[in-house]
Amino acid sequence: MAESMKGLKRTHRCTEVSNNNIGETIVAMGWVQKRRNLGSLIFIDLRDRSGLLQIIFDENDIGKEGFIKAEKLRSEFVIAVVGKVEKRSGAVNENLLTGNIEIRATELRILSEAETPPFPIEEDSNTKEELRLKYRYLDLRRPDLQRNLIMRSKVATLTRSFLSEEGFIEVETPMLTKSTPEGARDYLVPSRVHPGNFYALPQSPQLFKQLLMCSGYDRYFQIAKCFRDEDLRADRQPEFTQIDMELSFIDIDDIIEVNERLIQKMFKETIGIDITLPLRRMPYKEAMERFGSDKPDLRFGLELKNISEVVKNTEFVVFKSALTNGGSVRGINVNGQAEMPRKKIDALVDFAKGFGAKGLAYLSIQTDGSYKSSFAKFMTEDELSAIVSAMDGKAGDLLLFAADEDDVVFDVLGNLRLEIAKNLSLLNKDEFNFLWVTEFPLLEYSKEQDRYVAKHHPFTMPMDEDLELLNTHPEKVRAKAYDIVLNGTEIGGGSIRIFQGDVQEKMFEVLGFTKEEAYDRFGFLLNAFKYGVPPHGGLAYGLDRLIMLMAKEDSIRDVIAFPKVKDASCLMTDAPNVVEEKQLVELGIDLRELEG
RNA sequence: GGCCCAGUGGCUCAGUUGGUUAGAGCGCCGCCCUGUCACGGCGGAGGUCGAGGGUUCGAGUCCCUUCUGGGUCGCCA
Repeated sequence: MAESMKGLKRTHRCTEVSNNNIGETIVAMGWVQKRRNLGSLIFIDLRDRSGLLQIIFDENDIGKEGFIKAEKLRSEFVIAVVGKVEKRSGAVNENLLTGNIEIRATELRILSEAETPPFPIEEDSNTKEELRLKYRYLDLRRPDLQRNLIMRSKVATLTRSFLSEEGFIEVETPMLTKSTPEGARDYLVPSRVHPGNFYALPQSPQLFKQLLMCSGYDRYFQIAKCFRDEDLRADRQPEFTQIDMELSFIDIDDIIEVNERLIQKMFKETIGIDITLPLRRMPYKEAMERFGSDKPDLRFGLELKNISEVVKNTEFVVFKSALTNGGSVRGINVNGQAEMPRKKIDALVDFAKGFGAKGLAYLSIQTDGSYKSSFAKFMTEDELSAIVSAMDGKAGDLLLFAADEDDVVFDVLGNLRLEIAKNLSLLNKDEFNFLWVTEFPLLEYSKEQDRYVAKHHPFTMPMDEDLELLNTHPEKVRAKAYDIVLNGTEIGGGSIRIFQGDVQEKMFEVLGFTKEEAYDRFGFLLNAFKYGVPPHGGLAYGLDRLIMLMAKEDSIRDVIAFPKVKDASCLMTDAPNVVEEKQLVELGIDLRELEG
């Protein structure tokens, strides 16, 4: 039978009690983590979000009735304890913040009993995630998840205080808005008042924040929920949170400058990491050439090298055909891995094939200087040694090569580089390596749609020196767009926006939008731009990913209170679910097509 | 939509080439225990192996289908 807490007021959280309180009578409340019953002495570890505190029950202090009650305590019971803080007379527990003190209970109330939980409530759980997510409210009791959510709260609070000190204004933008089908799939919400019409949940506050610039708010930010109806990944949820900002009368350097200080403050004040400013910058092209990725992980080397020139006259058909088709041959030198067993190399070849490679050529340089290679027999000694020297190969190295179109070569080697780093344990989670990737291409060609699509979004400003190319070589135009990359994960991105009508029109033209189509989708923004628009630009962070890296977790699910699983459903609430016929009728929705 | 991995008591796992009554640790329940903190001791309950079908004298183990969860490719302006 649950008891009332009437007349009692919690005086401390568990780890707020310390040596300084010895001799005081305190009131603690929390969950029973652990009971150790020694017969006529019972120890309880009491848990709350702050940590653990040992309570000792002795019949001499609490009386017979109280002691009988203490014998009934089980895991996860919620209790209130009145008692005196004492220095432990037994051994000190070094693992506990409160390890040198304990509470000698004089009163116990069982506020709530509990069934035995379906999995242990403990740090470093290895319970399968399916079960944890079904009972997320229990999972969230675990100290590591509590730490993650508390860290998340701290980052959000720091962000708010920092940005408001910098003159940013927090504005909420609508959750029910207009579908603009360019990019990810929208989540749609049917309108009752307008049968057959739909709102979309925002993929980002992009257009609204630009409108706020038009309205003169100057510097805006929001910690904004965003929604994308695409398949999930370890670092992708259908609803996620951005730290979103937009600034007026600025250029790239201004945005980078204020954000670097924000990042520095976040890392210093939440996890005590010093970030040296300015952060490194690298143009997109260099990132691709050297690392095969637009979000390179710079914690390790394994850089790509282009050996197309070196092998341009080879008769080796794999290299030759890649080159005649306008592609390239590039390689990675895996230092000291010449002894990698054939099985592991084959696994890397399969891995590469998963990214579209037809194969992977390898050459290992034995300690005696001889070569073991998948392609040596197709080449002369001179060709081989030219390749080895181009790759800075020395005895003991393993050289891996991909030959194909540039896109494929970069994708294959970029991912291979990461895979090798993973296998060789080169990825240190205690290291935080930031990089701004700049000068992204403005457009990319979509074979599927047979047209150019915006790489970032259609309002991204071309680089001044490339403006002319928009007419002649749109694919060569670089954008005033930038990503902030941390340890190979894109944690944020943004751009300077187009604010001139003629440039915007040109952009729509290149994208293949007619003026009517452009106005149909983005008319409110284009109209707003007619009435005086400041130069502006912004940035948005993926808060979940950022916290994931700060917390050294492998999945954003571990930094989101109530995440969804792979098929975008929620194991705890069972959302999404079937709704009543009446609700559908009101919305004018007919599901008969789906049945049968 | 494709590919890969996993599913065995409440939890985490083991289970040999298919072979008798499916094991362990933790947890849980009961009894004992005054300084434990991975408390200890004794005793006990609890699973038919995700589901369905098939092969076989015999299936946790092999085959097919399916469900659930994870990873990934596509997708994610």
